[in-house]
Amino acid sequence: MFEPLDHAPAYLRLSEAIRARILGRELQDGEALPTETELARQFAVNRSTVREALRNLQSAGLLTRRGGGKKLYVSRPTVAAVGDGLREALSLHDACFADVWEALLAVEPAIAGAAALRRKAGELRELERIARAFDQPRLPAQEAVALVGRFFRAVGAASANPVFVLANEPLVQLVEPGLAIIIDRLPQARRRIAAAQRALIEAMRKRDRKAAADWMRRHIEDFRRGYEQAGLPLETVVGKK
Amino acid sequence: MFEPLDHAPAYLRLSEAIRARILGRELQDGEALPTETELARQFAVNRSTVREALRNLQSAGLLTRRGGGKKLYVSRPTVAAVGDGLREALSLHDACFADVWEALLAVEPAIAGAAALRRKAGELRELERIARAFDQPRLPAQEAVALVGRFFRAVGAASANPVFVLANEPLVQLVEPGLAIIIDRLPQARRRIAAAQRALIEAMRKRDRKAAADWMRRHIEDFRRGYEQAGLPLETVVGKK
DNA sequence: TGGATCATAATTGTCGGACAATCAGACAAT
DNA sequence: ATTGTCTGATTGTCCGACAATTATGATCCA
Repeated sequence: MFEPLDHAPAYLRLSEAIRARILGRELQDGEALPTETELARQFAVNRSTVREALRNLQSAGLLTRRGGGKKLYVSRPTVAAVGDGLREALSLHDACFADVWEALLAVEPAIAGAAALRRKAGELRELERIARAFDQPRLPAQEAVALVGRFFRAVGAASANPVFVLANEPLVQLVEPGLAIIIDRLPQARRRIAAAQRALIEAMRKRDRKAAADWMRRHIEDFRRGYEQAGLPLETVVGKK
Repeated sequence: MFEPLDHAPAYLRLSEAIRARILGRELQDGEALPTETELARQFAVNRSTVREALRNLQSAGLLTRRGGGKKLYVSRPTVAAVGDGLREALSLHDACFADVWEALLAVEPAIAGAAALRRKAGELRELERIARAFDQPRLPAQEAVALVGRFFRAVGAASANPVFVLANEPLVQLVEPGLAIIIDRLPQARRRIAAAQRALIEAMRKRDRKAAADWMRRHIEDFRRGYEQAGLPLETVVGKK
């Protein structure tokens, strides 16, 4: 019958006010925020209250500090930060490897297809560099995993679609630990990954959307087989640290 | 020779400490946090510092207050909260309708397919309820849009995959404003949506993965056509408020 | 003029204490 | 069983303070 009254504390209303200005582009990316004292004056609240509001926006990635400086700058949330948050959320929601894999299978071929259509010459070269680095003999497992991650991220970047880039990040993050185990335990894993990377690069060179998507699908399916062959259960909850 | 000292401010180290305990499941979902004064005592910092740390975790959705109460409880980030953050991030990264649509086309058919395989009887009935409500004559546009959103979310829930549920949310959020305009301007829009919903429900009833995915793909493609026919540019940056 | 150096002012991080509002729980009254 | 009242605990907000660090502007040197 009645709605609850608006009891939002000042620090929340304050952070919402600033958030709205950022989202409304009134505060541009890169712009410096006034000092805490000045904000306290303008909003007519105490500096402690301002600081609580700022912490709020800071953890959302809307405000950042630049290299040791004092000033806060308006910023867009970085892909890595958003990815971290998503990874946390998925982990707490008990997403298991099978869940992540199902999403990978849906998303990555589409990303690869889009990248094949829109990749620029430099992005293709970057992929080739990563693939070459991966194909070195006696590469430590840890570096190999990192390179696979970089490869996926580079494909994401080449898709030129911010939605794909952002969706890509947590999936890659979540998959890396499992990948590390696979690369350790399965001798043929590296060869297969290298082959998939070569095929993907070739498809993207020819701007062949379908081939890129197909190879990526095979790559992802391969990954699942590797996961099973390495003796890892598909129900492993991901993202635990 | 020497590593830089850890100069992270206390409120950050504090929130990281609590965050780690939550992610490590030492603090269980639903558990109540000690009072601010008690935290200040345990960590040997001032209460103001504690409060800044708490704001940090609160905005990440790892701590929430329960209906007007004072105590903070450990919680997993809600789907809606994560979706909000993603929507903000995408908006600030200038994601346009075409970008979102491309992601929808990749993800939604997969979600529908998974839902067809795993949906429970109750979830199917929920979908039928939503579809029936949508198919009413003279339904206000706003409610119609909300029902479409509910339909997509219900399909996501039926997929029983937390990754899909989380990925679904921001996409639905971002698409709703455009949908509102389409439903307003195109007389045939409602009929086509209703038909797609019926077909999807039928496919899910028969647990026909392929049919569900196909119908969803057509549904999404239809949506893009509607967007263009309604005279909206595909380059519209989404999520602005 | 341009650049390096340095003193000074401004700003952040943290602290301590204070107080009103209000929430939870116990208890009494209807 | 609901309503009213009391008490203590807790949060939201304020004030003032100070050390450490950074930004700013003046000064000096080439």
